[in-house]
Amino acid sequence: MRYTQEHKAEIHRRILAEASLRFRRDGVAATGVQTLMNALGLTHGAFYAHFPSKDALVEEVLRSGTEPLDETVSELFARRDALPAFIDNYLAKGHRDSPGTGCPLPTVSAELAQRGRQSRESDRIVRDRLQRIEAALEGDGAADASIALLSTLVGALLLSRSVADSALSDRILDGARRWLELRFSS
Amino acid sequence: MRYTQEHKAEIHRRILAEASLRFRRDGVAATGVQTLMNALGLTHGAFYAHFPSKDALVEEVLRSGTEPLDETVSELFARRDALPAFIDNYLAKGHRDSPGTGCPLPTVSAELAQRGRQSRESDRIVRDRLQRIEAALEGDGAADASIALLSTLVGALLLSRSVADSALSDRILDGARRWLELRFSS
DNA sequence: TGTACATCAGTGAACGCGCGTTCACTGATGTAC
DNA sequence: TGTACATCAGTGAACGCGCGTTCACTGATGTAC
Repeated sequence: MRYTQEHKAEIHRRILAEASLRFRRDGVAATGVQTLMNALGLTHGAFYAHFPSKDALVEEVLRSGTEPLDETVSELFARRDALPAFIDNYLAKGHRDSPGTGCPLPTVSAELAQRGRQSRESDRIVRDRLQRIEAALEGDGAADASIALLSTLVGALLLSRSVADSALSDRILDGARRWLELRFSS
Repeated sequence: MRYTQEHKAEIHRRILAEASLRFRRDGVAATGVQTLMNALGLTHGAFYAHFPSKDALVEEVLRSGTEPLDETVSELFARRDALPAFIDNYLAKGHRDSPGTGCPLPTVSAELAQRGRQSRESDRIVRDRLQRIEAALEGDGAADASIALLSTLVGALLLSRSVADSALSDRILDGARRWLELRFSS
């Protein structure tokens, strides 16, 4: 069957959205082209009418952004109390428990790095986050501080997801948040 | 051919050591049983004379420790200036560039977490590191501070490995180290 | 001490499985006449 | 306006590949007699 250009663009968008979710939630390697397309009610062959390869999809997912997270990040930094809210949101248990809608750094970027397949898009995301945080800090040593803050957030989220004991996991999130808010709030 | 008990124990030990290196350097999923055994001059079938499954090997690798890193950690914390040396070592470019002999938290534990296969052994490693750091800090709020410090180290190492631009990667390590040493040294 | 047998680490072919990708084909719809 | 043809998103079988695991077999060495 032949479809309209709008239809094709819509399917392309839905593949991106589903992949963006699954890459973060299940991992890039664990997300098969077949499973991905089946989740959209299509067969795997149709995938190649939209993307030349799985690698190209990975690249475009990182380039196109990670909704709805990016909007949340922008909203947070548009407010006066940007930084405390950002820290609070990042280290929330909801973020830990829903990697599929969360930050791609401790998920997709980390996985690509482990496989030695760094993407320039990770650089872009890191630079963007560092820039926003540095602007919110606006003081001497803000560059180093923004690096330390982003590192703490990413590290704490990763560690909280790595441990099996949920009490320890909670302690990691809460401990990191208390410590950061002591240093970076008001 | 039949071998002595010592021979079998030696092969077992060599499988563990090689797997420990490769799991951290290449990832658990990317380390095949065949490749692993071939690296030791053996065929893949022999693997099952030493371990019931690959999962069992992963578990034992985490349980048996990650040489030579654990010795370095112990040595560092036995010294007076434990913490600064620990931070310096952790955020060294050599650590970033040699994941195979480095900390398993941003590599093996992170990978298992992404696949939803948390191991109790990650908890043990996290608790051990937190305890050592907390003991070195010995003050009010040392519990939260140790969590924040470990998170920053793990996060900065992960981010530095995730970006393609080596200048940005260096900036992350250096920035995090400067910021941490300002707060945690003397 | 010499001989027969048991042991078992290691071999290598084979198992089913899921992966990413290719490709001949389908058929509804857009376009040209 | 009606008819013929071109387009191309989507189908589903098939490709080679590497995975973890199984298994009949080998053969050097330890043990029992």
